[in-house]
Amino acid sequence: MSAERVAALAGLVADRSRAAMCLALLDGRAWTAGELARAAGVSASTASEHLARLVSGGLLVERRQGRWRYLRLADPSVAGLLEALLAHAGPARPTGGLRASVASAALARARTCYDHLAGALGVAITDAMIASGLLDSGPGDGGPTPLTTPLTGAPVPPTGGHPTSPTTPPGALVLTAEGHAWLAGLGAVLPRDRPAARACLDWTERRDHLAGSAGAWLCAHLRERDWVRPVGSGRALQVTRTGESALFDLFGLDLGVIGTRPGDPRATSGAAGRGRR
DNA sequence: CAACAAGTTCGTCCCCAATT
DNA sequence: AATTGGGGACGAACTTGTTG
Repeated sequence: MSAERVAALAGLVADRSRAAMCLALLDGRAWTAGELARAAGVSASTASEHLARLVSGGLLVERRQGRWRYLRLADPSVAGLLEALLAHAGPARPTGGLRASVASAALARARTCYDHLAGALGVAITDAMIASGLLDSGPGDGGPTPLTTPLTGAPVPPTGGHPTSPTTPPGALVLTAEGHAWLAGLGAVLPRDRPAARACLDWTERRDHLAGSAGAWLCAHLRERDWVRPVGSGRALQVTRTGESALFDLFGLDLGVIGTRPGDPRATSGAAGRGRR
């Protein structure tokens, strides 16, 4: 019975401690049980019980190494599920003062979502790739609609002006032949056992960003080249100076306007799709 | 081999919602 | 209002692995 499976799955993340552990694992790294216990603010014994349920429920996988038990998200689709839940949960209200507010803003600008890029940067790169014909979004939009922003109730504008294909379903992302060639030209070798492109709903931008093996490769590529760097120990990323010019050359991204909200006058000066070729 | 650290199991308590 | 049951939390005791 699929309803029972959905209820069981939802029940797994319908607990504050288990949700905190899953969100911590969104950085794509493997965490020990003790680290996850501290992240969730519970004792080791409590964490052990929660983690056993998450593993048996298929959300997490574990690997024992010596006396350590390493846990990570079972696969990228779990990360997508969590990001989608975050998107529907609405923006967090920072309660920790200025420091928490700054951290929240950094997370919204650029971050990792499991193994790919997210936040305003991830969405801007996705938009640029669609505008350049490297990605094909479905007819009309790049994500589930209609969505509204919890802050204003205003509908989220669709990913406008993108070339669309009648063969690509709404809300899907497909790497075009040109996209495959472009990535190969950058040295990418994408694995065959995973979709090259997949749409992942961004919880801060309320729009899709690129996941799948192409998204993972791009994220790794940017990090290898030191175009983006982790900020602190969390998921937030910072674009380096060389990264700024590289992203402009690759995607035509002007980082001065990334992270602005739709409707913000600063967002109208062309954040995507200008200078790639 | 003892001391230590990480993780698990078990018993117990607490809270909350449903039932009587 | 009292009872019951489920779920989550914790501490103590234990197991397993590492280190000196």
